[in-house]
Formats: sequence, structure tokens, C-alpha cells
Amino acid sequence: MLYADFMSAAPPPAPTPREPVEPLEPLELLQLGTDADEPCLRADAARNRARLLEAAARLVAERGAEGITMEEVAAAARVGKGTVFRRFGDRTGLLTALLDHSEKKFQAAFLSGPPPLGPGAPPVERLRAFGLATLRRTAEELELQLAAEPEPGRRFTNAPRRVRRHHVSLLLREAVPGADCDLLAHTLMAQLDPALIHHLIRQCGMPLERLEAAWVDLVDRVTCSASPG
Amino acid sequence: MLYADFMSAAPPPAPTPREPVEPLEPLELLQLGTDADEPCLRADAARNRARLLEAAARLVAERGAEGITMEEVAAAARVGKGTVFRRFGDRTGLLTALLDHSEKKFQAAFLSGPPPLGPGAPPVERLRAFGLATLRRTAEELELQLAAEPEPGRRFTNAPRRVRRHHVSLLLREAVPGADCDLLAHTLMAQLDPALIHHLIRQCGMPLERLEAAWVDLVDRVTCSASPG
DNA sequence: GACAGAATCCGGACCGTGGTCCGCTTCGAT
DNA sequence: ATCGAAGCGGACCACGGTCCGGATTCTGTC
Repeated sequence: MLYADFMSAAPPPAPTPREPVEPLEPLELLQLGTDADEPCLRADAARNRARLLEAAARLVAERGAEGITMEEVAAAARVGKGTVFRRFGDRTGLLTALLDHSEKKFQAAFLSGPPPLGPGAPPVERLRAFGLATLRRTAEELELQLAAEPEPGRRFTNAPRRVRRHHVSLLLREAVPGADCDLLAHTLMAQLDPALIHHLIRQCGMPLERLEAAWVDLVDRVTCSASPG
Repeated sequence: MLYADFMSAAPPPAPTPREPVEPLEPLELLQLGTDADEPCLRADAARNRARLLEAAARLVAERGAEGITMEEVAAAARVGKGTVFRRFGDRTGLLTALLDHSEKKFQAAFLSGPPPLGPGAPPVERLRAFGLATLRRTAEELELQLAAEPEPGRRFTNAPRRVRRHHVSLLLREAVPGADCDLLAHTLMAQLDPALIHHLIRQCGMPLERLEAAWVDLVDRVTCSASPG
């Protein structure tokens, strides 16, 4: 079973935190809800959540992430449609929850795993490793990650992506102290955007290796410390 | 009247050119339909098109691009709903058409206008000017450009954006002959993505000047010719 | 000019899907 | 056993997008 920890809860719908985006600072707080800090769902709620994720995973495996309907998922899980939306907020919420397991594993790897991805290696090497790992993971889960992409207005408030971006930003601060690292982090992250990867690989037919080479090259260029002006 | 050339036709719906994306080479062919090469709509069709664009522009000005419905636009233009979709394909098609006028002006500026944006200046300077001009234009039309953003799967097949990207790619080829300029162009373009600009300016409260500085800095870094891999 | 046939276009009824709402049920703490 | 809170579910709504019978415009011919 790929999505094993069905009992874990993704952050609840979030009561409409519109336009202004809170700055978010301490990295630890950024991690997706670890299996501990959960709202502790009621028994029936937890059971339904698990059923929904299982049903969704099955349907996605069968017919692809684009081809499934919220109503179908609800029906397959023997659950009302309202339940799906209450639990996961919206379509992207459900899809994101499907990626949650893999996401947590990845976060653990670059936050506290062995170098060069985790702490211990020099920042530039960590950056290289981070990009390569992301590229490979995204290439694997491409379809799901693409379908989980929120609408443009929320693309950058996406929790997992903010964690990753923040991580890149911190590494950049070490590597190129003079630069505007927050913005540079956005630049680097853009190279790892699922939509871009999908375009290049699926639509343009580029081999993954070329993206990997481009990433390494980009890190070198950005890291080369040009005019800090 | 801001969107004056209502008689111009955006490229028709395009009969479902799915997954494989044709490579597109000669830059001239990439320009959006100039007012000449149009399908030459029937009289009533052209009239309805004009009415629709006018109505859409008015409604967008009144209530914002997010707040309008295709049905509303149709009603305001005294036209059937089907007509809207036949003419513009889908929602993003209509919104894109609203941006068409400004887009053409911009294309003319960087393809054949005066330097440093147009030909005549050294490529790196043209790159800087291109980014700054794009940033300013996007900041102005931010809401509309954001709403006109297609779904993730088509983001990079968007015609105007491909033209701009190709242009950046050509400039890069001159500036850093050794690099993978097609991918580098994607990197640079990402910095000018409406969704990102919206996020940084509207949600994070960054001043436009910081984005401009970051662009110039990024061009320098990328152009600095690091390891050609 | 008038006309006929063909190509194009119109419009609004229709459909599927994402998302909401609210009266009722179930849970679990006391 | 009781009671409030949390959860449920499916009817309901809005909106994007499709479809096709009928109206309108264009083109070539006389």
C-alpha cells in the first residue's frame, strides 16, 4: 500500500486566509502536520478520511488524476460528497493529501537526512542534490503533482512548496550572502515546477538528464556571485 | 477606448492540438495574428466579437476579471452564450483577447522598436530592458494577466508567452553561446510570471523596485558564463 | 440587381462538475 | 443516560462548456 499513513491529517481547509500572506519564519513550524499534532479527528471522521484516500488512490491509479470526479471518489469510498470537501477543502486538497506521504519523506530527507541532501554537506552541494532529487521525484509523480497544482492565485501559498522554497532560500543565504536570496530561491524553484517539467518532458520530449544538467548549471551560475548591486 | 482594434481576431480555438507541441521556429510566424492575416469573419460574427470584447472590457473594469461570468458577458453584449465560446474558445481565450492589443504593442516594441528594448543594443542590455518592461506592464495589467493564466497543463503552450520566451532564448544565444539557452530562457521567464509577480507584490508586499533589481541581478548572474556543463 | 445554394454563425437549452448548505446522526466526555 | 459538539450526506447551486435546429450572410450565376 503506497499511501500507508492514512490516519494522518493534512492541514484543515484553513478558514479563508485571503490576500495577505503571513511571513512564516521558523522552519520547524513549516513542516506539514507530523502524525502527532493532528486535530485528532473523531473516530468516524478518521475512518472516512482513510477510506477516501484509499479510494482516491485506487481511482487515480486506474484512470489518472485528471479523469476522476470528486463525486466518484465519494461514491467509491461509500461516503457523501460533502464529506470529501469538508475533509480536504477542495480538489487540490485531496490530490495534495495523496502526495502527503511522499512529501513528508522528502522533507525528512533534506531537513535531517544524510548528506549531500541533508545537513553536513556544503550548501552548494546540498542545492545541487536538492534539485536533482526534486526533479526525479517530480518526474515520477508527474501527473499527480500537475493535477494537484492550485489555481495561479494560490500557487505560491501552497504549503509544501513554501517549505521547499524556504529551504532553498536558507541554503542560498549560506552560499551567496550578498544576494536577494528570497527572490533567487523563487528563480531556482521555478526550474523545478511540475508544470514546467511536464511541459519539457511530455510536450517537448526532453530527457530528464537535460533538466538535471540544466539544474546543476543554473546553481553554478546563480552561485557564482556576480554583481550584488 | 482602450481595446480599440476590436476587429482583430485572436487565433481561433485551435482544433485540440493535444500533448505533442510543435517546435515552432521562425520568429516572424510566432507573432499573434497581425490585423491582416485574419480569418476574415462574417459581418455578423465580427460585429458580435466587437460587442463581446467591449462588454467584457467594461465588466472587467467594473468588477474585476475574477468577478465576471461568461454568461454575464454574453448577456451584456446582447449575444448568446454559445457565441462567446465559439469565438474565444474558453474563458482564458476571452481574457487573453482583452490583452491582445497591449500584447501586440509590446511585441512590436521588443521585435522592431528602438533600443535598448528593440534591436541595436547589445543582447545583455536588451535582456535587462525586456525584463524591466515586462515587469512594469505586468504590474499594470496584473489582475487581468493573472486571470488569463491557463490551467497548469497549458501554461507553457500559451502563444504570447512562447513568443516572449523565444525572444529571450535568442538573446541568450548571443549573450552566452555555450549554455542551454532554451532552458535558461525558461528560468528567466519564470521571474516574470504574472502569478509570481502577483504573489510577491500583492501577497508579500514587495515593492516593484525590488523585483526590478532582482531581474537585473539575475540577468548578470546568468550571463556571467559559468561552467558550460 | 435578384436569386439559390452553401457555408457560416447564432442562441439558448442542456450537461457535468466543483463546491455549498443545513437538518439530521453519531460520537464521546461527563 | 444526557447533551453538546463534531460529523454526515445528498439536495442544491453556479458556472464553464457543448450541441444542434434554425437564421443570416456570402458567393457565384443569370
